Amino acid sequence: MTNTKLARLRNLGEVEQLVMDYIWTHGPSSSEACREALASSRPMKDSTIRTVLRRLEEKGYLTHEVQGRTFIYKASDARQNVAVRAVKAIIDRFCGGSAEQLLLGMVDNAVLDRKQLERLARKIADKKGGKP
Amino acid sequence: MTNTKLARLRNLGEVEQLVMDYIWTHGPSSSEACREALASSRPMKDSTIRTVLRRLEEKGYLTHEVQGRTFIYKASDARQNVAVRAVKAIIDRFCGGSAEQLLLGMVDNAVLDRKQLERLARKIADKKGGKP
DNA sequence: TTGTAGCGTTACAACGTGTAACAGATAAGA
DNA sequence: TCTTATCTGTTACACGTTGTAACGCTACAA
Repeated sequence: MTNTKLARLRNLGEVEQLVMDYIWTHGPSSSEACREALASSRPMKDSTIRTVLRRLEEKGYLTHEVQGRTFIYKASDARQNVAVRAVKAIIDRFCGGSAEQLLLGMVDNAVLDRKQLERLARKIADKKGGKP
Repeated sequence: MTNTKLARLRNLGEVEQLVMDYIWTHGPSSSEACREALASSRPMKDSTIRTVLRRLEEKGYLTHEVQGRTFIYKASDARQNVAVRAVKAIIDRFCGGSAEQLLLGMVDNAVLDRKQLERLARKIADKKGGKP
């Protein structure tokens, strides 16, 4: 069902996260594009960013295609899906697979605020009607 | 507001998770109690489990008090709160701090099912009334 | 033809995690 | 009191992950 690689996504390191954020935001990019974009906050040699990109691909976060002589890396999956899987992993580990307790905890901890909850409830209602 | 230590909780390793699960489930425990309980699935020398416990305390997951000569370790925070913080970290990292997108993603990915959503919606409604 | 842009390979240090030995202290029993 | 069984403190080490990078090879461009 779900990609085997993706099922075992490891956590991202700091730089890895930066790179993923860039690609998620800006779409398919070459290593040089990444390097230049991150240069101000995080200067890296070209071999460094390339190593990071290669490892992200090994981990299943990225794929690449060749354009001329250049590797263009793109995200294997949308940022949001990765987030959902990460949360799912937490649910499995901490909550025995059930999200309910966790969500109630989020409500209690004000991780979810009133407006969000209302909107979510509305979406839930839509879902209920839309996909019976 | 939130404990500084806890704010930077690292991920738990495999054994660390086992130990935390045991203590979360069984309450305050000595190293020997942990060792014996995990022995069948994960045999460890006593120095091993003690190292794990000490590190968990360093990480802020556990505290200990001395009973006689024995250290009794207990969880600093309930399992569920740790889960909520973990999810919050994901929200901050991937969703710019807003949980909404994530939750919608969870709905789309069937991480949340119909019944859970209904119950959650009801809880949300209660919350709305209870804490105006 | 020679420089250069871009990839492949290899390296290495710091850190995290699992695993454990050994030493020191102390309560309990002979 | 002397000995031993328990506990804790300290130190170590191997292996994987992550950040960082150098060097070298290939192919296109001037």
